[in-house]
Amino acid sequence: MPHEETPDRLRRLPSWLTSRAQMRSARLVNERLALAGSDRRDYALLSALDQYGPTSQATLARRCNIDPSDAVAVMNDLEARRLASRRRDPVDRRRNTVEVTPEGLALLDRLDTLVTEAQEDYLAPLSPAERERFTALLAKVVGEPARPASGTPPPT
Amino acid sequence: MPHEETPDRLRRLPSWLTSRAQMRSARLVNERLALAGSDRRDYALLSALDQYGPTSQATLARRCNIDPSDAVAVMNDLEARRLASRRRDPVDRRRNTVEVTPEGLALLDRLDTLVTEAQEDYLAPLSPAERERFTALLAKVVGEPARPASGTPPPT
DNA sequence: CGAATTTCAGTGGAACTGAAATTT
DNA sequence: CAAATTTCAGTTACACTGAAATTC
Repeated sequence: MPHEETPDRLRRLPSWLTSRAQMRSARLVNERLALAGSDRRDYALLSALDQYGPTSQATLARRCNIDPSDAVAVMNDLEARRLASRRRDPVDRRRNTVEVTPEGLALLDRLDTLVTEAQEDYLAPLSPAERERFTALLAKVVGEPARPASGTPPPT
Repeated sequence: MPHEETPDRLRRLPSWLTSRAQMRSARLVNERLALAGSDRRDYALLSALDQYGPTSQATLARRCNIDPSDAVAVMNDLEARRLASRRRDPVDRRRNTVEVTPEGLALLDRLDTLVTEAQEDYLAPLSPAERERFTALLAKVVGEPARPASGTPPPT
């Protein structure tokens, strides 16, 4: 018997299942990203830098839902690995303007592949249609607009 | 602007969304359970004890997906609060037979209510039909059989 | 013997808190 | 002055590892 029976109370409890799902997906993603010496926060920060260009560290953290205090350490690491650079913003000298380097972009490409593979593993139990549906429902639960909003912002 | 824009790479990434969902649900559940001086692991253990009756600590931990080492501390706490009792199993003296007390059952009732309320909050963005679908998909992703297995009885 | 159980001691990633220094 | 930014120091919740002692 490989598995013990999960109590009924937990087996159908959304928050419990979400927690299990998170452990599973985090493990799969981390394992993959570790192959490139990176982790989920590296990926998030590089993604934001790639998409939006040079940004202050605080906005960067806000976009990636990382605590600004934690962003410091992640950025220290990215900078030490020459994947991003920081310089004082001359117009507002409280800010660090953060920029991704070519090496950072190259790594991001690699991480994209690894992350995609991890999603495959993660969603393996689901059919393609179910994956779509699952992702959409997750987005709705966490309040991410499912479709890129072009016109009107989603109602609060 | 209340929110910063999430990078596209993350906005539709199942593992990312799952992580966000988990943080949200864990926060909601913990806040509620804290009102009764408890947490998610207390709830899990009490649930298992209620459903399956006296069990060894190891099986208990396995059922709740808690590390056996961690179960020690949780059980110490439950026992100190008179919510469960431990005694050496006479037939296999390696084992602790764990049993829930009447106080434990009473608390479990209370926690049921709190947990249910937290699920309401958690799933508030979804319609009833979507909640069903979401829960079913989560269960499938983490490999929990959606329907209760009728065939083999649970081992001790 | 090997394997399971309980326990303890410690590690590690990650979210978070509080506060200081700087600048706007 | 109030607010924002960066940084550091510390805490907490939680999964996990390693190892010891006991027992089967």
